[in-house]
Amino acid sequence: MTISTGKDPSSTQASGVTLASTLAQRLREQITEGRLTPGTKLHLEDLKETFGVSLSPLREALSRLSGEGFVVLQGQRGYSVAPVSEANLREVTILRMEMESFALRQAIACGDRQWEGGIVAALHRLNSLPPTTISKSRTEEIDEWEAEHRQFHLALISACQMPLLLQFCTTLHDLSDRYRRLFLEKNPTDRDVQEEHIAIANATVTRQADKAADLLRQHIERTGTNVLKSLAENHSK
Amino acid sequence: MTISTGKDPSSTQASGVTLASTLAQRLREQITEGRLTPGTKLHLEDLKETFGVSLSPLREALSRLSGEGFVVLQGQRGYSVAPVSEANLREVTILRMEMESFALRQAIACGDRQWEGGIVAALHRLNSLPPTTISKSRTEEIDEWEAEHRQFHLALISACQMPLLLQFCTTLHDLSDRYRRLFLEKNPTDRDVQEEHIAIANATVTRQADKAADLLRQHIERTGTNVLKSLAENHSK
DNA sequence: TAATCATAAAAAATCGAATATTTAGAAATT
DNA sequence: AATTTCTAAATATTCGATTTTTTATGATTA
Repeated sequence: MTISTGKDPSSTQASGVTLASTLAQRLREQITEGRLTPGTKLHLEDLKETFGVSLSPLREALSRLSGEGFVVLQGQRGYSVAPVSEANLREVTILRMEMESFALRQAIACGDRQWEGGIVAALHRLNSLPPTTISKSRTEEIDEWEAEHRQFHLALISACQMPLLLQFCTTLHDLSDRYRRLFLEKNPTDRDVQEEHIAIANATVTRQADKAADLLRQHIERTGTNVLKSLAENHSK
Repeated sequence: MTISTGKDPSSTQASGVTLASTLAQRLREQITEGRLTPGTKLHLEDLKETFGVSLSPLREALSRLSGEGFVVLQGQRGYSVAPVSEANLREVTILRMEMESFALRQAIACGDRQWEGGIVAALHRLNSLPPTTISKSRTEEIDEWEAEHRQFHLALISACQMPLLLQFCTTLHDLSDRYRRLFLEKNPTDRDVQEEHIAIANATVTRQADKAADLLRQHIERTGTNVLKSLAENHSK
C-alpha cells in the first residue's frame, strides 16, 4: 500500500521538469566538460546504472542531445558521444561568426533599455568573478566562468526577437565551449578576453551595429583559431 | 513457442531503420502536409492506436520532431503540433534568406563538376514534371512537386561542406514548406517560379556568387511575402 | 455567488520485462 | 591460411504495466 498523497516538497520536481529533461542537462554538461570522451560509445545499460534511471527517460534525453549535436545516433547501433574534428570545429566557428553577428544586429535594432541593462549586468558579473578563489576547485571555477560567459553572450543577442535563431546560437555556443574546454584547458586567458568583451558590450549598447558585429566576429574567430592550434598540436602528438 | 529464427525478408526493416525513425518521418509528413492541425494536442494514447505502436518509439519520434521545431513539448503536459504565427513565418523566412544564401556562397566556392551536374539534373526533374497528370490525385501531385523542389534547393547548397549548416537549412526549408502548403494551397504558381529556379541555377553553375546569392534571397523572400499575405487574410477572416 | 478545496478521471512519464538486432567468436569449408 | 557460416552473448529496441502528475468536476465554505 502507498499512503503518500501528501507530496514531499523537497523531492518534488519543479513544474515542467521531468527526469528526461534533467538527464539531458546532466549528460550535456558531462559532454561539454569533457568527462565523456568524444566518440565513446554510450552503453545504455551502464548509463542506466550510473544515473539510476530506466531506459525510457534515458533514450528521450539522448534523443534530444542528438538533435543538438552532442551525441550521435546510429541506426540499430546505439548512441555515442559526438566525435570532434578539425572540420567540425571550423564549421562551428564559422557558423557562430555568421549567426551570432547577425543576431547581434537584430538585437541592436530591436533592443530596449532593459536589454542594455542585462548586457551591462552580465558583463559586470563576468568580469568581477574572483580571479582565483582558494575555496573552490579548478573545475568549479571554470564552470562558474563558463556559465557567466554563456550568459553574457546570450544577453547580447537576447533581444533579437527570433526564438529559433537564439536556439541555434545557443547550441552552437555550447558546441564551441566543448572544444575550448577540451583543448584549451591550460591557457584560458592567453589574450585579453576581458577587454574584448568590454569593447563588444560598449559598441552594442551605443548601437554601433557594424562595429559591434565586427568585434563579435573577431572575438569568435580568435577563439576558434586558438583552439584549432591546440587541436592540431594535440592531434600530431 | 516461437519458431521463426528464419527472418521474414519482406517485413524486415532495412539496416539502421527503426520504428522510431519511420514514425518520425511519417509524423513530419503529416504535419508539413497540414493533416495535423497546428496547435493540436497530440494525445499519446490516440497516436499509439493510430500508428499501431507502443509509447517508446512514439516518444522518441516526437522527441526528434521537437528538436526540429515541428512539435512542441511542454513539461508534464505532453506534446502538441507546433503552432503557426506571423512572427514565426517571418523568422523562418529571414533565417532561410540568410543561411541558404550563405550556404550557396560556400557551395559555389567549394563545389565541383559533379555538384554542378546534380543541380542541372534536379532542375530538369523539377521543371519537367507532368503539368497535370490525370492518373494522380491533387495531393500526390503536390507531394511530388514538393519532393523535387526540396531536392533542387538541397542540390544547390549540397557542396557547402558544412553538415550542420545543411541540417539547419533543411529544417528551415521543411518549416517553410509547411507554411506554404497550409496557406498557399490554391495558387502554388502565381508567379513564374520556374524562371526563378532557372536563373538561380544558371548564376550558380557559372559561379556568379553575388548574383546567385541575391537571386536566392529574392526567391525566398517572395515566397515568404506571398504566404504572409494569405496568412494575414486567413487570420482576419 | 464566488472562491477554495477535495476527489475522480485522464494523460504523461517512468519502469521492468520481452523482443529483435548486431557483434564477436568458434567451427566448418574452401 | 583465409573465408565463410553458424552460434551465443551483448546490446538496442520495443512493449505492456505502474507510478506520478495534471486536468476536470463537484462539494464546501466564506
